[in-house]
Amino acid sequence: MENLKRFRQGLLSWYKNSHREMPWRTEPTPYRVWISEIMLQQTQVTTVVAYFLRFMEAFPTIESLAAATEMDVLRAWEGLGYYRRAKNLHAAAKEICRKHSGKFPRQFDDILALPGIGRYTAGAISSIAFQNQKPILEGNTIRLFARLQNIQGDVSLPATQNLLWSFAESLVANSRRPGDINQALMELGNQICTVKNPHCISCPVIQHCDAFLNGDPSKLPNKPRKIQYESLMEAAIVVRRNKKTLVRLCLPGDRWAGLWDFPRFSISEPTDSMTLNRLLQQTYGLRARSLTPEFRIKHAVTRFRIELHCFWAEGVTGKTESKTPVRWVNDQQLHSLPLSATGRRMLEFKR
DNA sequence: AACTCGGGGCA
DNA sequence: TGCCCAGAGTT
Repeated sequence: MENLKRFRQGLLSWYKNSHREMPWRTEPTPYRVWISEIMLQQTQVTTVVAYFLRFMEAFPTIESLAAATEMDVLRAWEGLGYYRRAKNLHAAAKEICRKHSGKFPRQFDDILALPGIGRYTAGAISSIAFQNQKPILEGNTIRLFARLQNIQGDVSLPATQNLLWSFAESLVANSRRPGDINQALMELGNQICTVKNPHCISCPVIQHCDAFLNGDPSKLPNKPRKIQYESLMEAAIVVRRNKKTLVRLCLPGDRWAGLWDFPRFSISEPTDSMTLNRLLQQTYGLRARSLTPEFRIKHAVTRFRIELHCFWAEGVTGKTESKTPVRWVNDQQLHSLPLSATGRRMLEFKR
């Protein structure tokens, strides 16, 4: 117990001097903390900051978010990835207006019940915005705790997870500053207890670290994983006619569901314009006088590394027909539609 | 328990 | 090129 007190003290005094400034930290209202936590899921802080500021400007309150269209929310989210987060965020805002009179719920169980909020996020919001003594567990703290406790077991196993959650709970139990403790733990994991080459010499809780004293922190956590990438080739066409551009809606189940994209085809080898024109004809009922290969974009999504061959179509004729939803949009509409990140990048390349 | 969902940072 | 990032929801 005396040990715990020293741990917290060392942690918090380090945090006080070493934490990074973040917009949601300067004004941690429940709404702002909520938005930040959703954006931060599987996404680095530096990436989130700009999105957060823009999002707060577009949707300053829960009510304004609930009143927006899903398309506008997705447009604000464009480029962040994991677009289901934006849809759940939107749904949760509506739910808060309906069930909680537009006021973000204070009870942990009510927070946890909102779509897109799991145990981590509920704990983070609860502790940071409401000073409830709720634990958190995520990438940084899993690594930190595995080292502090010298846990050898696979951290993805439920048994190990229970152990880690219990430890997380013990760190905030009966604390006056659970939110700061949780944020300090993550900050420590990010800055000091890093994946590679942890900076143990600068660690404020080194004397509490079982792995440092009796093992090897750099060998933890044990997380047997096997990401195998598959290489794909795709062709995308920007089809213009009468100053309008053809876009299609990505359907539930395929990539970027709910976002808009340009006509896109899976190809097995670099494609000539004739083959591509045939695909364009078959799928959209259109033919192009010329299909010009403009550039190639390499990008990775989840398990796939994709080489995207981008084409521009000119002299387009035919009647638009498609089994999936398509629209011809002018440039202003194109700007306001949520596109995939690579879709948006294609437009910038052309410019 | 395994899969899916984006995109970018970093060694 | 592989691993990771303030995970959640579905199968």
